Amino acid sequence: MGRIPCCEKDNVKRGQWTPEEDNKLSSYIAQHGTRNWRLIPKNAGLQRCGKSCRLRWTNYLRPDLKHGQFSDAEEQTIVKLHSVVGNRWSLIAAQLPGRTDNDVKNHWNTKLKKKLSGMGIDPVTHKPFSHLMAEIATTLAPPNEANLAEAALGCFKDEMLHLLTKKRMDFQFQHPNTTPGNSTTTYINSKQEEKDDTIEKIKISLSRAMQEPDCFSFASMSGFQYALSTFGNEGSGSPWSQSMCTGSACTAADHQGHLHDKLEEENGEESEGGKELRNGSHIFNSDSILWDLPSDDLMNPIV
DNA sequence: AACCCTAGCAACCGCGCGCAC
DNA sequence: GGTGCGCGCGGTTGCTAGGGT
Repeated sequence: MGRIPCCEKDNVKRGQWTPEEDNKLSSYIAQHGTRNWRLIPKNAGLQRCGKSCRLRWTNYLRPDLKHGQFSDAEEQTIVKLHSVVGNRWSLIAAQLPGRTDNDVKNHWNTKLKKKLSGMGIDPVTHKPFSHLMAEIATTLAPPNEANLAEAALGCFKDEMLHLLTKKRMDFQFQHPNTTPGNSTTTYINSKQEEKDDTIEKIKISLSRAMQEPDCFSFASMSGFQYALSTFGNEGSGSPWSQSMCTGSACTAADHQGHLHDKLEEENGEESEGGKELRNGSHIFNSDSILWDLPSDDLMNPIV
C-alpha cells in the first residue's frame, strides 16, 4: 500500500509564489500559528499543497530569516560542521541563526564546494586531495593488463560515441587518408588536424578492437594515453572501468608505475598519445604521485 | 541584438521517522 | 504491534538573471 499524497495534485497551484499568496500565508500564520500544515492552505484560502506552504514559510517568509550573503564566519561554521556531520543540513542550519537548511544546502552546493575544491580540499571528506590520492594509491592493487584493457575499452566506447556524435559533420566525411590541401579540409587549422588525426587513429583502433577482441592489444592503440588522459570522466562497466575514468585510479595506476610502463613497453616507442599526455599539465605532483591531465581538464587547481 | 551557457536560488519530490489511535 | 497521518529532511529539478560569444 503506497503512501497517500499529501494533497490533491489537480487542485493545487505549483511554482513561484505571488506576493498575494505570501501575504495570505503570512497573515494566517500570524493569527493561527503553524499547527496543521494540511489545513493551513484551505483555511488561508490558498490553492497550495500544505507541504508547499510549509516550505515557503520555513525557507522564505519566517520573520527571523536572514536573506543576505553568507558571512565568512558563517561559511567557516558550515565547513566545520559539514566536516563533522556531513550533509545534515538541518543540523548545520540550526547553528546558524536566521539560515535555513535549504539556504545552507544551496550555498554549499553552489559556492563552498567549489571553494574547497579550489583550495585542494575534497569537499566530501574534507581531506586534502594529496592525502586522498596517497590513500587510493596504497589501497588499490595494481590492475592486470586484461582489466586495464576491459576498463579502458568500456570507458572509451562511451567517450568515443560522445565525441563522434558531437563532432562537426565534416568529421564524418573526412577520410583518414585525406590529402592535405583537399578542398574539404583546408579550413581546418593544424592543431585541429592533429587532434582529428589522433581521434581517427583511436576510432580505427577501437573498431578493430571491437571486431577482433581476442587479438586486441589495448596498449598498441595509438592515442590511448591521449584518450585516457582526456576523457577521464564517464566510464561504465566494471568497477575498474569506473575508477579508471575518474582520474583517481589513473593516478593510482601511475603511482604504481604499471600503466605507463606497461603501455610504453608494449608500444616500443612513445606514442603520439603519450606525447599529448606529457604535454598535459602536471597539476598534481606530490612525492611519487603524478596526476596527468590536459590543461583543459583543470577543473580544480590543486595546491 | 540574439542566442547560448552557467550560476544561483526557489520549489518540488520521495522517503523515513515519530506520534496518535 | 499495526496502521495512518503529519512533518522534516536531503536530493533533485526547474526557472531566471547575468555574462559571454
